[in-house]
Amino acid sequence: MLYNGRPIDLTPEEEEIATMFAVMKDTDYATKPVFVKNFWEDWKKVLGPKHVIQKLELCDFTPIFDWHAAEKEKKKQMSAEEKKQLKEEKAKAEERYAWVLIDGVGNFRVEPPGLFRGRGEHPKMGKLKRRIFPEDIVLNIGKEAPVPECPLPGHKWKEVRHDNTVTWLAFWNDPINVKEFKYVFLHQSSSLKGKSDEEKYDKARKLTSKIDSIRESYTKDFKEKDVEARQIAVATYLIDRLALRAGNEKDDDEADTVGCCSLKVEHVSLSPPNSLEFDFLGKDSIRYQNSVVVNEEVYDAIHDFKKGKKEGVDLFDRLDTSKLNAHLKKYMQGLTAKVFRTYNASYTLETQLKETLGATLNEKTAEYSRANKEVAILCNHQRTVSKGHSAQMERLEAKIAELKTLREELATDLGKVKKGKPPVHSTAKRPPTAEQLEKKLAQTDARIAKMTLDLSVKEDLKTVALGTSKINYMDPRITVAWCKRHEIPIEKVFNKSLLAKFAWAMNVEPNFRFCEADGGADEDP
DNA sequence: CGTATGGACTCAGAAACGTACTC
DNA sequence: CGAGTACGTTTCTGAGTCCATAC
Repeated sequence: MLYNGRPIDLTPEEEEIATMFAVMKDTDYATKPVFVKNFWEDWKKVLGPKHVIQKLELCDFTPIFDWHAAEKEKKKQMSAEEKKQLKEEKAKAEERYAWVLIDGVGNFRVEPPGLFRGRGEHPKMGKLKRRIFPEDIVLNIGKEAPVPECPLPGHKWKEVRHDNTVTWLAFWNDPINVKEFKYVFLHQSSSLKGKSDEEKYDKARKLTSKIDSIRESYTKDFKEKDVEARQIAVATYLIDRLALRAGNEKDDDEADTVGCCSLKVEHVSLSPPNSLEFDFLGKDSIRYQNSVVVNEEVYDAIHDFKKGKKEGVDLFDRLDTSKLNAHLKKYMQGLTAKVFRTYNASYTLETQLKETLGATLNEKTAEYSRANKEVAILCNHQRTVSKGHSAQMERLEAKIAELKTLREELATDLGKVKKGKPPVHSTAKRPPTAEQLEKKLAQTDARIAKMTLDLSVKEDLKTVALGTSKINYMDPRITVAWCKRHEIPIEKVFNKSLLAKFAWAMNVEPNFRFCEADGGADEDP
């Protein structure tokens, strides 16, 4: 790289960190002052006080950036076979780390060093995430099991534990937040993971038989004189009807985001006569923006909770997640705020999914996506619009316009031919018959219809992420049963990973109903 | 009892990667 | 048939939830 216009030599360690920064030149992070400041502070520590480099502004990282771009290009230019071989070699070398006795391991690689990339306006963005060594790693293995050999010669594990009350296989302290841990867990397809997944959905399903009385109960409490009880009632309402998250307290060194209990007064505004306008940053700094017509008592309660409070003050000042969850436990064993999200997501999927007998396979899978979309909207699962979205839309529109012109030409020609006149638009030596033209016309109509539908679906889903709800919120048994009833191959809706993750749900009866809480619902709390 | 902290797990979107489709 | 692209899948790791325990 260049410093003050002149080439400069760095030690490998210094250069490694410079490279982390250099490659981010064209990203959003590079333009954020906090990111640049945090990076510079950490890099400076490595450079030391007497280093030639004293000012970040005088650094020119372009040579490193160009080198990296060239490396990337080289990799891209490799033939398919070379790539495949490289991948196989890597997989072979790693295979011994990817399994434990009973199942596969999810994340068996340690996180490599890099610059921390928080979501949203994270105060720690740009900080150096240091390299992890065996000395950082705590292993959890059977008492009699041989201790895995440390792969780095001359190093040793931090600790070896034998704790069979937890599922983690190893952990290390997160270098950015040393009080937090990074765990190595079993793979999603593991039967252990499947078991707890099934329990999660069973618990949510159990809500079916309780939900009416819970709603009745909190509705009654909207009028409570006791402020805490009233806040609990309104918060439960929001969590239930809007699928809000619980909203734990957050530290100042984290991104400023909220959930239900941590909503500030400015996040909800009143819009007469009875609408609430929500606007806040939730998990991952995803914006939640919604206008909801609520019942009068909720409207009045929010009005009261806001009264006399300045910006930045908690809307639910008498509440936190533990109080709320403690209250929910009175309704049902194990009931917490997040159970409502699972319940309402699964409920929505089941009620949205129409019994589309007689439809084509494509129509059926489209119906599934439509229901999936409703769930994603409920849970506010968003994605950023892809870079080329508008260009892609324009291309599709142009294509449709082209087909429409063709359609008109075919229609005129058909008219001519039917009257025994020569076609105007056909350039073929032998003029097409009326029959041929009719067939082509029908084909063109079908293509126009399909493309128009594709276009609207694409536009519709440009900011909606369907995957998260499918993986985490919708009881897979609803999907499996629906597919069985409609003779849809399950592979049409679940990919390989989901098939493995939901193995426990595959032999459900076709008449399974999430909302008919027969299975286990009557257990006493 | 309430509150703070530690700990372990689920949930989250972006980026990287692979593949099928289109022209 | 080859290149370019669009789209689905996998990987990555950050960001939540919630429980247990200590004071």
